[in-house]
Amino acid sequence: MDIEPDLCRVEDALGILVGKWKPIILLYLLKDGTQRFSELKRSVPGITQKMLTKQLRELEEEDIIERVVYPQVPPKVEYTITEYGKSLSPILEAMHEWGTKHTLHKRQKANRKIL
Amino acid sequence: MDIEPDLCRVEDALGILVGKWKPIILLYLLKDGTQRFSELKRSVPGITQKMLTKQLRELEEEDIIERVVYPQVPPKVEYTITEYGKSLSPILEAMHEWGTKHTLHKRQKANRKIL
DNA sequence: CCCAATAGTATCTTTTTGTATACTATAGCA
DNA sequence: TGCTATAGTATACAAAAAGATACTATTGGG
Repeated sequence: MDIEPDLCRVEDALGILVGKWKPIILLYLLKDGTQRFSELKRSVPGITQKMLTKQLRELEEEDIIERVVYPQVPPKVEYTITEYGKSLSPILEAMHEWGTKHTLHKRQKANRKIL
Repeated sequence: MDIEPDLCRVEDALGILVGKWKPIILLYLLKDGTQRFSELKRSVPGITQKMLTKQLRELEEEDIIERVVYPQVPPKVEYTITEYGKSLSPILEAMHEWGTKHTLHKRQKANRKIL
């Protein structure tokens, strides 16, 4: 490790992943490719329209995803992860891997308390 | 990428890094080793005692850092990153690297707007 | 006796996030 | 004519995170 804390850019990456639902949204876009608004909404159960809209707008703002509007009625809007956005996937994967281990770690800790 | 969104553990890792100051605190502990409370406070300018305490407690709770109290007056408390905590450093590094590129990306985008 | 130093707590306020619910426009269809 | 579908907005509210500020205990030193 040789990150100078003063010059640290971790927060810049963190800021993009933080926000309820953002990782899940990205994973669906990475896994299933282009998705409509309504498809995402169905994929992420419990999310409200407002939240989905907000998270998508923020990801779009950072060029992580692309939004394409089809001028038709009823409306059709598609979201696709950009090439740039795909560069986040090693981070997502590393976090997922670590998170999996951590879940185990916590479970073992909880068991030790019981015994 | 092959993370099943439903089984996603990204949030578990994310939750540990999220919290204002946490990445910086970790970087200082990784860089300078064991640190006293007051040293950390001096290292992280702008942080309040309450925030520093809170972040440290949360990191301790997850076994990322260890807290050692010396029973003396004035008090002395040392914080050290655990071996387990060190396993986060690849993630920190990946984020820092991505964040550095992203900062550049945003700068270039801003410049395009001006020209 | 009084002060500085350390590692905190305790309160209160502000800001940021997230939730719930209702509302909109309009083409196609029965 | 009224209903459905889609991708949102608008508004109000609740909860969580962060910030500002004041307070505490104790002891060695002057």
